[in-house]
Amino acid sequence: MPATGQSEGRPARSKRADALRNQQTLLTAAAAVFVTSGVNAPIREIAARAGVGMGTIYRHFPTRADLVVAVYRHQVEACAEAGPTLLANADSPLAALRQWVDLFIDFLVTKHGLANAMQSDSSGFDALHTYFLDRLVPVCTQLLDAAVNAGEIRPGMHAHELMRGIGNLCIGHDSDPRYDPRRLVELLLRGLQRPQSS
Amino acid sequence: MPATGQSEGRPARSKRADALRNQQTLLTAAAAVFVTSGVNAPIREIAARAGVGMGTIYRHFPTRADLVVAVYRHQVEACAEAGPTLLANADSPLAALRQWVDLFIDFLVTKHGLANAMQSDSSGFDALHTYFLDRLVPVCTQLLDAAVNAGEIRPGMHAHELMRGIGNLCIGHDSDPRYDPRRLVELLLRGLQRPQSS
DNA sequence: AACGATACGGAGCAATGTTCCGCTTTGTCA
DNA sequence: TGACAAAGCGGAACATTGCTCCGTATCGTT
Repeated sequence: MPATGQSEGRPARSKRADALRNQQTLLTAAAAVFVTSGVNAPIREIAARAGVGMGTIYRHFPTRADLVVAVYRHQVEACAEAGPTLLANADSPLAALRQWVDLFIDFLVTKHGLANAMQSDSSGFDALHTYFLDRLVPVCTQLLDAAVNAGEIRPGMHAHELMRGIGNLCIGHDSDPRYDPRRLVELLLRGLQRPQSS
Repeated sequence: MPATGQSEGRPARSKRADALRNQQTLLTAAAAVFVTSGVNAPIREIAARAGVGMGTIYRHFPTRADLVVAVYRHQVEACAEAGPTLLANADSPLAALRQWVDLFIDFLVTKHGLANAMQSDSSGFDALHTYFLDRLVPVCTQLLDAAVNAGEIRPGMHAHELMRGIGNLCIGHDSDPRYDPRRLVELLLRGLQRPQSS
């Protein structure tokens, strides 16, 4: 047996348009549901949110882990792409940074859930984590630099450090309903601001 | 309101004998089931194994986490107490160490499961983890020292290091049925052995 | 022995996971 | 364009599991 299947140059007749659409819809819907109900949200709920049947989900993502991983990658991508856009449209670099961090926090919910969904397959998880850093650190750096150059925040904070800090603040997100990571992150950012000239 | 309830010096009429018995039975049964089916084993299964009804489990341990934590402490205790006993009864210190490590691995299944069951409450988990180290490192050290003194293994290995290594080998235990941590740990121990005088 | 407190068991209900198959949509080819 | 096969969809139906509730059994005390 030479090589593995799937080769055979054949285009394999690319997927149908509706299937592709559904896949996107599902990723978005799942991401949203994960934020509100955690990564263990009932499949039914995700299906309802996406407006599709459960069978559809199972066809695209046979396993919950599959779905979570897919959402994860999707989110990393979205987060990465959002950076420049926010920077271009926001009132100020700091405002852009704030908005980006907000997206980032949503994303962390998935990320942390992923760690559980993948409990054990640590090698696979590490791979995703590397991808995550490679992709997002530059974006975050760019936002930070812009804010520094605009004189809005003090220099010296590294993106990696900031992201790590935010990530840690978001641990334990669903154990205590009174624990609100966003509030704490807000404090963090405020602490980063350069003292206003009164 | 002075202090919190529960005080009132009263013995509060200690638990009934059968309740105590059942609690022990449950801890043992749950530990066994955790090893074979993981910490997410159906409550029914544990109840059946223990020969009690599900209601009994829920009365003693309202939450799955409660049960896992209880088993965890129970296991730490058992592991700690087993050390000296094994040392006294085994053919050689190294044999004792082997047997102890075997118990330890069983225990790790619970421990790793616990980390998930407690996902989020990291402070509570840290407390248990400290307890775990405080209690077991001395025992492991004693076993190691004995084997070193008997000339069976080479010196220089710290208990903490060994336990950590074994712990890491046991990660990913249930992702791949072909992955057998015990086999790898066995290799580790073999590597620790002092080369036999041929 | 009698009685109140405590604990037990497991049927039953609700929530969720997963499968399966008839129906719909899509893409292709004449 | 019309027809047809393949691909995909939806959601009912079944399977599994969590959790509660209450009649019954057991225990400890008087």
